[in-house]
Amino acid sequence: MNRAATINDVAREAGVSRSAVSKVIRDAYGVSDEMRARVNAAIGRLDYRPRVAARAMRGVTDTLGIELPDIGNPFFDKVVTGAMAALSGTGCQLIVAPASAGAEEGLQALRTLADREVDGIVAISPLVAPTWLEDLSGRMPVVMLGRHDRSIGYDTVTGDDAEGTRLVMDHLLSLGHERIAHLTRSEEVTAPGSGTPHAVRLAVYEEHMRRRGLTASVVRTGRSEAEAREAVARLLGGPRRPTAIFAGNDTLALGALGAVGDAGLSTREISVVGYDDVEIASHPAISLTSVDQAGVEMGRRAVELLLSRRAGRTDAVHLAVMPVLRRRRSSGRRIGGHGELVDRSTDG
Amino acid sequence: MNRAATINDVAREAGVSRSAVSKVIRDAYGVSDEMRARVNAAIGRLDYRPRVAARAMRGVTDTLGIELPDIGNPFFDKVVTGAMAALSGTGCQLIVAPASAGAEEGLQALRTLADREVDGIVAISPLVAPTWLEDLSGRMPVVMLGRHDRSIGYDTVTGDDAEGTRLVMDHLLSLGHERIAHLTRSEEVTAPGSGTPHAVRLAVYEEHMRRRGLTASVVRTGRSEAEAREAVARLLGGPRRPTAIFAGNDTLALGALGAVGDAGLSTREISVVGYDDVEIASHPAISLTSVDQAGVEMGRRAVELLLSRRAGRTDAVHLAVMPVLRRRRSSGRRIGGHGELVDRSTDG
DNA sequence: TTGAAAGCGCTAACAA
DNA sequence: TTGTTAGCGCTTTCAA
Repeated sequence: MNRAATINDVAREAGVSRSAVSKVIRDAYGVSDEMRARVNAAIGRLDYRPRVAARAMRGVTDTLGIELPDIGNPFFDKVVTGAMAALSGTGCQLIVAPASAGAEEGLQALRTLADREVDGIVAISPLVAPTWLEDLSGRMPVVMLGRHDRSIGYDTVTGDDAEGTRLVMDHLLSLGHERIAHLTRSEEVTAPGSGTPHAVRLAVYEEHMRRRGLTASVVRTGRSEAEAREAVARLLGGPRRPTAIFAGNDTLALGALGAVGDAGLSTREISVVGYDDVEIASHPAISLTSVDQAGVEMGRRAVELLLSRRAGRTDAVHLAVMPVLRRRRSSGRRIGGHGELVDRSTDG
Repeated sequence: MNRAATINDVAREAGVSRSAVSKVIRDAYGVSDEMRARVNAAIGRLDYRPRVAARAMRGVTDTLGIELPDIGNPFFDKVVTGAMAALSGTGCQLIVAPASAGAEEGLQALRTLADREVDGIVAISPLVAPTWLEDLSGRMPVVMLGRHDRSIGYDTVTGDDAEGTRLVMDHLLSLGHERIAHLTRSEEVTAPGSGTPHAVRLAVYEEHMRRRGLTASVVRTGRSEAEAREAVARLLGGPRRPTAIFAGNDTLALGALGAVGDAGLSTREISVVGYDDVEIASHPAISLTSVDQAGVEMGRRAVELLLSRRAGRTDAVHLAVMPVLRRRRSSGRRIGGHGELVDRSTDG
C-alpha cells in the first residue's frame, strides 16, 4: 500500500512551493519556463497525479458525466462514442452512470453524477421532472438529450422527431399502406406534451394518420425486445391486422420483426420500420428500414455545449439534429400488387 | 447557483454537533435513537447529500467502478446489469469508464476510475499489463474479468473458455464438420499465454483440430462486425472454403453471417457459431448458435468480490463461471447428406 | 515571479 | 452518548 505522491512531495522534490506546482499543473499564469521545467521533471519522477477529490473540494473535477437509461440500447453507445470523441485531447475525463429504467432510477444515476461534482452532465432520462433538472442545472451545466421541452437552465440536443416521423409516414404511405400501426412505449413515456421523443413520434404519427383519414392504431409495450415481440404477436393475432408497423425505436422494431417471423409472415406481407438505425439494423439478415438520428453527432454536440458552458457561456442553446431515413428490405414492398420496390442501395 | 447544504448546516438545523451527523450518515456506533431521528429529519428538510469529494479525502467514496472496452458490445451490458443488481440496496454507487480500444485507452479508463478513488474496480481490458494491475490493486481492490492470468494482488472472474470452446468443437465435429475455420481478433489480443479469452479459445480450438488430425484455419480481424464481414468475405472467396466458422465472439459471428449471406450462401451450407450469446443471437432472423458465458452472473460475482474485499478479505479469489452452448439454426445442419438437425428448442 | 496561509466538507481520534 | 478538533490535498488570495 504505497502512498501516492502529493503536491507537497512534488514541491519538495522540485525545491519549490506548493502553489508553484499547482500553477504548473493548472497551466496558470505566472510561472517561469525554468520553474515549469523543474516541476514537470519532478512530476515525471514521482509519477504524480493530482487527486481529483482534493481538486473537487475547490470546485473543479475535469470530469464530464453522462447518464444513460438502458445501457443495453445500442443507440446510446453511439452517443457515448460521440461524447468521447469530442472529449479526446481536452484532458477532461468521462464517466457514465447507468440507470435501470423508470424515473426513479434515472434520478439515482443523475445523483451519482451530481454527488461526484462533475463539471457537466449529459442527461438522457426522458422521465426526470424538468423542475428537478432545472434545479440541478443551477449547480452544474446540464444538457438534456432527446427531450423537446425547453428550459433557460439547461441546453438541449434533440433529433428532429417530427421530421423523422414524417419521413417514415411518407415512406409507408407512398408504398400504399393504409393500415399502419404504431408500436410505442407505455403512456408514462409518451405523455402528450411531455416532450419525450416517443411522445413526439406518437403525436406526429397520429396527426399524419388523421390527415389522411386513416385510423390510428397504437400498440403499447415495455422497453425490451421480448415485450415488443409479445405485443406484436397479439396484434397480429387480432382483427384488422396491419400491413405496416412503425416502431418507436429499433429495439421494438426487432421485436416486431420477430413476431412477424413467428406468425409465419414475412416483411413482404408486413412492413416494419424502426427508429435510431442501430448497427444491427443494417445487417443483411435483419435489413430493417430505420431513421438514423445521428447519435454520434448528438453526443459530440452535447459535450461541446458542456465545454462552452464551462468556458463561460450563460445563454441556453437548443440544437436539433436532422434525421435521415435508411430504407432497407423490411419495408421494401409496395402494397396493391405492383411488385417489390426493394431499395438495397443503403443495405449493409 | 444555490449552495448545497453541508454537514454543518445539518448539524445546526438539528441542533447537534457535526460528528453526530457524520455518525448518523455513516451508520456508525454510538448514536441514540433520538439523535438519529433528529438528524435524519434535518437531512430530509435540507435535502442534504454528503459530498463524495470530501469523503474521498478521508478514504471512502462508496463508489465502485467498472471499466469497459468497447461499450458497444452487448456482452458488456450483461456484465453491467449483473453488477448493478449486486449493488442495489447497498448504498454504493456504480460508475462506468468507457475505453475506446487497445491497451492505451483501457489504461486511460482505469486511470479515470483510480483518479476518482473508487472503493473497487472491475476491469475488463484484456490488454493492460498485469504488473500495472498489480500496482493498482495495491491502492484499491481490483477484479479482472475474463482474463485467465492469476495474481495474488487481484481477484478474477472468468468464463471457462476451454470448456466453452470444447462445447463448440464437439458440436461442430459431431455434425460432421472437418473444415472448421476460427475467426478471431488480432495477434495482440490472442498472444499465447496472455490469458485473454480469445487466446484461450484460439489455443483450445487449435488443440481440438490437431487432435482430430484436422488442419486449423485461423482468420484474423478487427473487433468490429464490419471488419469481420470483410475478413470472412475474403475467406469465402479463397480456396478450401470452410464448412463451418467458429467466431471468437458474437460481434464477429454477426459479421460472418453477413458475409455468408453476401456470398449467396446460407447457414445450411456454412455453419456459424459465436461466443457470448448476446441478445440478438436469439432473434429468429439471426438464430445464431452461441456460447452463453453468463455475463450477468459474472458481473454480479465481480461486485460481490469487491464488496467482500472492502469487508476485509485479503486472500485472492479466482472464480470460473460455466458456459452453456445455445444451439440455434446457424449451425443446425449435419454434413454428409443425413439431412438437417435443426434444434429449435432454445430458439427465441 | 514566487511563496505563505486559509479553507473547502468531511472523518476519526480523543476528551468530556 | 456527545462534542471538539486536527487534518486529508488541493486552489487561490495576498504579500513579498
